[in-house]
Amino acid sequence: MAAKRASQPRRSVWLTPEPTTRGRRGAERGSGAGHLDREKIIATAVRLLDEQGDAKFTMRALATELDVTPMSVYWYIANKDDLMELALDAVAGEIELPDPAAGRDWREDLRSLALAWRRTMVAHPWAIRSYGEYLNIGPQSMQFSACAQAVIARSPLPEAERPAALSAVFQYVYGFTSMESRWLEYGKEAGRTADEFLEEVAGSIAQSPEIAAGGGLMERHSGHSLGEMRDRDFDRALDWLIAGMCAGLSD
Amino acid sequence: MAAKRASQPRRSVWLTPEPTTRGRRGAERGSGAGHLDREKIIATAVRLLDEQGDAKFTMRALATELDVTPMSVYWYIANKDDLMELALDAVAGEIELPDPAAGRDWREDLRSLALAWRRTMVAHPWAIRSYGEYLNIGPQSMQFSACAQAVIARSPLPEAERPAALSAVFQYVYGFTSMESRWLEYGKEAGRTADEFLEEVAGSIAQSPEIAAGGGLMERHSGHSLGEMRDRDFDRALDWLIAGMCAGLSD
DNA sequence: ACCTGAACACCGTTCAAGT
DNA sequence: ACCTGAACACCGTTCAAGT
Repeated sequence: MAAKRASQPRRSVWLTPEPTTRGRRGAERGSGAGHLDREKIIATAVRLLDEQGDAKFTMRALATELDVTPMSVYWYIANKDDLMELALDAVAGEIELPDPAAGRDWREDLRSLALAWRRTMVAHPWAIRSYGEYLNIGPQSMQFSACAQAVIARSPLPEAERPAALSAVFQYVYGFTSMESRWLEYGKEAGRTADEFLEEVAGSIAQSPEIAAGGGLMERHSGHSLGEMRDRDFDRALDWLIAGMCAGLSD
Repeated sequence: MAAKRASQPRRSVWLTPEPTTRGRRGAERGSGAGHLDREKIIATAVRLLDEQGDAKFTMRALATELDVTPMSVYWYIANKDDLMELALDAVAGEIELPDPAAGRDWREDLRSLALAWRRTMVAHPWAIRSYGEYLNIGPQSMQFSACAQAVIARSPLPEAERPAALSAVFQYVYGFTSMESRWLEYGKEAGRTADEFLEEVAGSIAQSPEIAAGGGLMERHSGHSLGEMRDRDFDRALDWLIAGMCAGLSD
């Protein structure tokens, strides 16, 4: 992906003037099964990506699923990169946003925003990879980031610090979630649970002469599943970050 | 990449029993130019990846660069995934590790470790994408992580907390660096500096009706370049994280 | 032991043509 | 306006063959 053809650097779908004429009437025409339109294509793409992973997601497979020739899709969507951006924004719309009227503490809202983002990304592991590749400035992504900005605006942080604070939180969440998804996928590929797979890798590493069983990495489950520990670690690091950025503030 | 063929899930190179016989003598044979060996292939791969990006990096291009038929490479390396893992571990070897004998504060060493990691990844933008895909358990990567563990072991954190603390730091660094690399690459692809490109995107977004110029994202340069601000934000977030995890400790 | 040539089973996408 | 068919220019990789 990502502009094999170096001649003309690809612009984000969201920065491309809308092709107005193309595929704009699917909705009005009645959603009789056979008909193609942008939304149906995107929804199908998301479903296939979820079911089979991005490695197996091809324009040809998508067309087959839509009962159509590969090139039909191109009437509605310019190229695969655009489609990925569209699909990504679609799942961004699934992120549960906290109700601003609920009057909760901003820290709580920030944490639940982070958790909602993580949940959605883990539910669509291909999405986080795409998130790293594209600009993520579609309407749903922008709504999410507007919500995050509204939350941080309720913090006692000086206005000039807020963007950096928000970036820090979501860079962390992105990093955490990337790793988490990858382990889950590795496990799935290997036909094991993530726990089993981690255990297996740790075992192989322990035998290697390079690292003298340096401790760490593993051997820290005492009754809790890896999943529970992941959740706890996620929360803890968020607390650290938030506590750190609030240190020395009046509130 | 990543196991298109779902039949047999790929194992990491590092978990594969070494093929001992293959390509093991390049060094002894004298490094006369024409000869192929594992190390030469890896070094050339890294160079091509650096020069042209991973999108253009193909086994065929690599073979051409090595003045050889595409299939020659396969005598030494099983497949492209393995090669990527090998290349990734090679650049991991470039990360500057702090001298443990220097007697610096553990926080300082942790920060410089994070910065060194970030620098190396930004110098090889393809590497951070690979880092998200593979297991990263090669010898050089393990040496890095052993060093990080040694640093955190000098902290006053209780032993049980250390792995989580280390994870949190490097998850953040990974997230930060992913975004940073991506912006730099976007700028390069568009033939602009990262600053110009960000400016351009921000301009386009501001015009969109979706987001009512929510503020944030931009308009926060006061004499400093974006690069300087990035560096400062990176340091700040690390400080927050470290301060947060040390809060309530005796030291 | 090492390297080649030809081929296979794919990709995304262009382009001219159909209805 | 919408969809198709054939083709192009690629991929990674297998397999049998050369030296």
